[in-house]
Amino acid sequence: MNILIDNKNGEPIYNQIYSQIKNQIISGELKENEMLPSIRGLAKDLRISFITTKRAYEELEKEGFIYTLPAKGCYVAPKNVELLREENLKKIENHIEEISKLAVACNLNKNDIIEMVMFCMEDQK
Amino acid sequence: MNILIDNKNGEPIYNQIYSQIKNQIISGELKENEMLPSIRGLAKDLRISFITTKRAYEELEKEGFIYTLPAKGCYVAPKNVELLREENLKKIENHIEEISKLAVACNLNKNDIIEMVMFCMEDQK
DNA sequence: TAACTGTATATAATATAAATATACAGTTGG
DNA sequence: CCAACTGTATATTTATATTATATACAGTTA
Repeated sequence: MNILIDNKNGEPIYNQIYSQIKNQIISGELKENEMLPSIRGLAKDLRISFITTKRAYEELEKEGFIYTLPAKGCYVAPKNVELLREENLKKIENHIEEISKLAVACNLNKNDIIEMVMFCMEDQK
Repeated sequence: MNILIDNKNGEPIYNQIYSQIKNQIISGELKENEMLPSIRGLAKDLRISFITTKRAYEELEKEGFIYTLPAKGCYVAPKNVELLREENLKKIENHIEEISKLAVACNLNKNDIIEMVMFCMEDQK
């Protein structure tokens, strides 16, 4: 497990831990059901309070990336692709909702928006 | 000029003032180049510090809704439609950018997104 | 039972946001 | 000119939210 903390960049420590672990899970570097370092062990390594590592793990659990067995440890959750997908779809819909409002405000119609999407997403197939 | 402050709803006072004036400008209730109440006069009416009204006016000026002549007063800005439009376009592009990232994450392609846009904006022409 | 897991609650330190007072400087009309 | 009005700039207070922490607790395991 490879976590680097940068105290200077202003990003909260718990968040640095959260996103680095998250990325390792998404990239597959951490496998499903693999045990994560204990919150205390990791905290000791990083020389921070274990409350901070706990907070990072809490976020990860809330987002569904890990699961916890009290008194045993924390593990990488099996990828719930469908869940992740639905969350993303919801986010996308919210963005479209916002775009919709903005479009009305500056008199753009559906086609204008679609053209913008085509243009902005040019690099994607 | 009609401004109502609700101390209970948690929204900052300066923001309540900001959005009420903004709405009156957008709706046309306040005409171009019309003089706004002085920050001190309004503050007195509302029984708050004029620093708070000043802050609201500052926001309005930053957004381009009003302009200020120091020692004279604050006035409703001529509607810069083009400016507003460009700001909105930028916001829309940012949303599309976000959508683009999400789309990659859940394996949606450009066409999927366009279909979603079509669907979500159904009610607009 | 010692040494490890995670949990829960309370607390301290810091940063940010919100509202303010006070002193300042330009404009205007009598 | 000057009194009474405009907006400006700086420093300060207050409240709230965020970040990080210590300490005491409870379950698991070899």
